[in-house]
Amino acid sequence: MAPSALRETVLRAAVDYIADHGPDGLSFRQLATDAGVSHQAPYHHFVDRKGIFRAIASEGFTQLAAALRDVEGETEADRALVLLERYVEFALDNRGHFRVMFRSELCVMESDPALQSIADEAFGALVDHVQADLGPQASLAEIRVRATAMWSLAHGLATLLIDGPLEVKIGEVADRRAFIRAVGAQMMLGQPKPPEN
Amino acid sequence: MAPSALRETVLRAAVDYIADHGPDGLSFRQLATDAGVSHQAPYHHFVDRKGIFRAIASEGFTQLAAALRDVEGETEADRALVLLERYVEFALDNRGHFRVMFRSELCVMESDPALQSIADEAFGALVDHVQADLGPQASLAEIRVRATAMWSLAHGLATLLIDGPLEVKIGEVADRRAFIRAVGAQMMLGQPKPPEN
DNA sequence: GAAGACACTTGATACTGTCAAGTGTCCCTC
DNA sequence: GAGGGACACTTGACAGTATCAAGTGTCTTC
Repeated sequence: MAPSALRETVLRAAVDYIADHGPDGLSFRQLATDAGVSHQAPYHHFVDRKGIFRAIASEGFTQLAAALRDVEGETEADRALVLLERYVEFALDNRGHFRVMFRSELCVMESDPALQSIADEAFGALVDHVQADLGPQASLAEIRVRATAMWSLAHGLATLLIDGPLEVKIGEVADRRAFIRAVGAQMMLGQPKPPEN
Repeated sequence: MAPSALRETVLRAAVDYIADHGPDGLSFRQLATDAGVSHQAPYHHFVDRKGIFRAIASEGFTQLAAALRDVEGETEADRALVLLERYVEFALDNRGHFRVMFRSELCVMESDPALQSIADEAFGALVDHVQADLGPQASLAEIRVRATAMWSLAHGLATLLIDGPLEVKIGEVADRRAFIRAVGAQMMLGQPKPPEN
């Protein structure tokens, strides 16, 4: 909680590393030597190896929740599209965080109520949107299904772009933003709306 | 390629381990001692640590491609739903494989043309379906957008169920299969169709 | 029966996370 | 201003890891 220069340095370096190489090869010791401190110094700020992943996930969910707030748009579909776009762009701009956030082996949500509540807040932003759009007469099951569908679409697109073979396949797409919106429109509006290029 | 008892034993053990604990802590040495051989024996079959991940991904994409073939259904929407269902069920039934297949740090597609072509075959099954349903007058852009949307929805749902916080959230859902179909119907048909429970 | 490929074993090295104990340095209290 | 402790580290040691490099047996083939 208390800000510390070393903690911040190490955290930044770790996020950068994960964004480039993934979390697997991340070395605590290397982070330490890069920061010019002894191999145990980072350990003091993040109890163990999992601690730094917990910190990264926490930071990520906080930022994601913020990114999904205050969505504006004329129609429900517009707002849903903005939500999708924000989600995917967050993932692309914060690969280091995103790669950690949804990896249950790295950050075990169940054992960390604080992290869980932050993650819930991000999901809550989505549920709120769905609830507002479906109206008060919507059943819980309806809301749950729609929220899951939207989340799945956004999450799938994001992960396929980051870790999957999709980036290569749609590499030729000139305007990525337009492509993301087209994919969203395809599903949210139930009718094709391909990009112009 | 040539079948080997040890290779098979180690591969099975690795897949099982990854399904339970994820790929990060997978120890080649532990696999070796578990199989009752020296620490270098598995290394002989999978050139290095990445080799076993490559093998797992290859196996996984082959099985996924097979699972997505020969989809039948009355309407286009039916077939799309079956496709979604098969994708998600493959992921849930083969967590060990699925966790590896879409992790670019573990198996680098670009450097392995063989693996890439197997993965392309799986994606091809999806594209074929979209192409057949949209008809011959469909543009490449249209096909690409629709295929990406379907893939994203399926992939997002699968990964959120496996590695994400979704399993906990929809834990109360009585019939998981019905829930998956409802999520698909929500998107594919553009209208809500919540499960009965 | 020699040659060589194959499936391993054995040994060593450098790296890793983590435990345990030390060192200095600040701040607060008596 | 002396003492005590919390804090931010350092130092040293240990077990476990992937990987390199060389060995050993066994089986097949010519």
